[in-house]
Amino acid sequence: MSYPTTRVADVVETKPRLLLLDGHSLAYRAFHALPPENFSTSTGQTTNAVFGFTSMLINVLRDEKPTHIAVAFDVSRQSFRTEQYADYKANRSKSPSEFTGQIPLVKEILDALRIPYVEAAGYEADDVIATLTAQAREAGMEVLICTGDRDSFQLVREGVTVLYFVRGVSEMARRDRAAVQEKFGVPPERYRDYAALIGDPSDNLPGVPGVGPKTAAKWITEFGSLDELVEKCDQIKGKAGENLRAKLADVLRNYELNRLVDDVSLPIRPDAFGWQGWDRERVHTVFDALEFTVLRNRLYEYLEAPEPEAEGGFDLSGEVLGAGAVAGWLDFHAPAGVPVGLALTGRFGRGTGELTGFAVATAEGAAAWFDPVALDPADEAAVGAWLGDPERPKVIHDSKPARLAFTARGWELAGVSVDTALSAYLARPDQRTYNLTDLALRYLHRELKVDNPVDDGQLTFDGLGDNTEAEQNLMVQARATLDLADAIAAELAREDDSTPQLLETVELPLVEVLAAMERTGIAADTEYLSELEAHFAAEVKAAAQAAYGVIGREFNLGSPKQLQEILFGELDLPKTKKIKTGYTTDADSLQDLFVKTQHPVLEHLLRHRDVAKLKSTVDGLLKSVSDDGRIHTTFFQTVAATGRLSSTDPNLQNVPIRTEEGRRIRRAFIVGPGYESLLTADYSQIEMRIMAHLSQDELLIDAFNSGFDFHSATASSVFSVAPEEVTADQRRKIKAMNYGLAYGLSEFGLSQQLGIPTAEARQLKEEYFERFGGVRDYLRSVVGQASRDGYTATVLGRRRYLPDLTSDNRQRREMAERMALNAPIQGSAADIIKVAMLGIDTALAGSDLKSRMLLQVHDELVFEVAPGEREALEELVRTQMGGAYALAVPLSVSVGVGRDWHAADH
DNA sequence: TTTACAACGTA
DNA sequence: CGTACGTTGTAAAT
Repeated sequence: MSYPTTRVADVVETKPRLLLLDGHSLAYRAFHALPPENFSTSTGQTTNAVFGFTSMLINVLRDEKPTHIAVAFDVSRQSFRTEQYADYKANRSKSPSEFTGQIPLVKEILDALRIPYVEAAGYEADDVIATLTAQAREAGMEVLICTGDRDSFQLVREGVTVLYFVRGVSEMARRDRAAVQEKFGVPPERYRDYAALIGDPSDNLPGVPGVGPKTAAKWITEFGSLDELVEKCDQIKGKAGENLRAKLADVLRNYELNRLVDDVSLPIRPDAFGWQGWDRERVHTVFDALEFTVLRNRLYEYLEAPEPEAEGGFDLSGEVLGAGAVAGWLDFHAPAGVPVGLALTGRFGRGTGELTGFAVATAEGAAAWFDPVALDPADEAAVGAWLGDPERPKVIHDSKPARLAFTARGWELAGVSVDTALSAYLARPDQRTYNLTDLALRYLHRELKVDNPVDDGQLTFDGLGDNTEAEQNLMVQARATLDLADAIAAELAREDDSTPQLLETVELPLVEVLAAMERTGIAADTEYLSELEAHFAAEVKAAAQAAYGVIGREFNLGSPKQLQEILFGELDLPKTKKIKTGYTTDADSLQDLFVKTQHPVLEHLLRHRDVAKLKSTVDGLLKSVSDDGRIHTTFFQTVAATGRLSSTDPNLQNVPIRTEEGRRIRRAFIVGPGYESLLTADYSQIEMRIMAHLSQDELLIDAFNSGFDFHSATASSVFSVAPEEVTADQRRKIKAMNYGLAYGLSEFGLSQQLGIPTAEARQLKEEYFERFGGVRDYLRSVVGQASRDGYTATVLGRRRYLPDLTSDNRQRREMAERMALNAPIQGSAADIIKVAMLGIDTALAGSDLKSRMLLQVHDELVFEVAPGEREALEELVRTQMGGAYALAVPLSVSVGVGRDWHAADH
């Protein structure tokens, strides 16, 4: 199942690896790199320095895998250096108490991790490290020094490497001998010479004026050492030479002070630093007290060996079952209460599926493969009975395609106890894919050979026919799925119970609801679509001809590159916003350009864009109509990091609605034969209602209860006028504000959107927050909480992990902050409509109604109404949607009915 | 043939 | 310098 590999560690001798950290320097760096307001516990303790230090420590442990480890601290500011030179570090302001107060916490962390720390009165941490380094080398150890202090570079040599934090807390540079030479132009043993010339402003050690890194390195290289340079300083010409001679005393003092003492008397020797791993109990206690959820999880990840074992490791006794053998196997190996892993090959999509291979595996190690199309009647019945029995648990990776395929051949599926794709998604919703192969590697540390992926959501084929290797692979997949279920459950068990709850009561039951919607599909008027296609095609042609007419020749209107050449080259129009490939030609910019220049080609370009987009949308829909005259989209449940669904092939969640021309496309979605109409039901302002709920802002809650239009009601508060007297412009501005809040909209963005100066946007925001202070407080607290815990949570406890909240990279951090603002709101809305869908499904099943749910578009549901059921359906839908979750404000639902989707919209 | 990007549709 | 998606077409990379 896997390729034999030789691990490096087996070949290379395992020299002890000592990691030495400069506790002060790293914590101090973290203190300045991380914003303190995002790092305080609920009791008010600031934790940014401890957090950053711990984060660095975990990363280094993960990456370097030391066998020995210790941390050095300064005892106080007093050292032999301050005695020799009273101004040493005199420029440093006293460390703020927010920082010094965190040092004991750092030590608590170290205690919990069973990492010793060392300090020596009268010496700095650097000296301690130098001493330990010397001793460790004698003992034959490899040494890694982790610090933010440059003086350590003098310690670098064969077997001694400095890991230097370049910026912030996540970027680390590895400086071995070659790297020091490369970076500074001198070898490490001459680093002191070099540093003495330059001086160190942070230690208040002035260097030679006019001598920077380049000159210093040049001199040292030329003369070989500082001694030689001093001796021959008369040979140096020019201003620099003069300065050197004038500052000789300073340079020699610097050289003396920057020497790290490597014979400090210490109570402990490096061989005592062998690391045995941490104290579980204490880690929990300390990390809990500091509210370091995310760091604890990272620690556990590290403990659980992130490297794959590169060994198949699935002990299976698998058999290929022929006709007549399946029933017996299932009876024996898969009785009630025994979970069985299940893996399939086949083709899935467009609301149906076709099986080509079927494998099952048990935890005991038994596995079987059979051909689902070559079963005898007894086996056929036995498989059907097993699949349909809720008492016989099945574990499947990505169960929706399975459901589609089973239904297509007359089997029901019940008793899915785990869908590992859903479990993995809820555990970490930001993953790019949830391939079984990837997950097996991540959770089981095992390589899975899958040449027939069943889980990428695309149409997949088993191209291997009855190749036995494919059969073997499928059995291994079935077993891996079973093991994966346990591994993910173990990870989830470290959190509270909300994720298992969400899985069991929402995501897992939703699978069949979505499968049913996909199977049903929505009827399409293909004749009408064809007419539309022809219409848009003509419009595209007309717009293109008009544009060619203005420019004087033909060109590719669909090519942003050619467009740029024409607009900004030939026509020399004003430049727009820069993008990677030059200047943008997006619709906003073309519109701006048109306002500025009135150039006639721009109108034709915009028109062309519009209709070309609409044409391609219609084309796509036409291509996706199935033989039954209906369009069967595929809903993905594990794609959107916030918890929303996504829709593909075709995407029915982005059918145009904003323009009249676009809306015509919605007329193509029609009620099918045997039904009387389409009904749409959508939540009004659900995101702002969630905002009101989460923030508990009383004025916002009042706005929803006032009975007035929501945006007018909020505008009336902000502008202190009666709701009826809110002007259209006031309402427009507050509406933009209301929507923007949930996205982390900046003042710039707001000004851009409203076409007002940034200052005015800022004022608008201030006035808004003055009234809705609860909203402001809530938004602030969300980011703070998420930074500390590492994740946001929705009303149902759906988590989204955002490690970038502590990134040193501003752009990444701010992006993560906006995600943190949005995720609870968008995600709670997703929770609520999912609950509503389940409620509707159950209620419909429990009634004698024949109407059915067809589509979900984030805050809207589309139904096909059976004859005579309009009222009953509306009542049912309103009840279920309105009652899906009790917010601090009512959930308002609006309903429309019509022969097509456009007519049903309201 | 695959990949990256720009652009644009929805909530 | 607004979150979350999927699809299209072009152009470059393979």
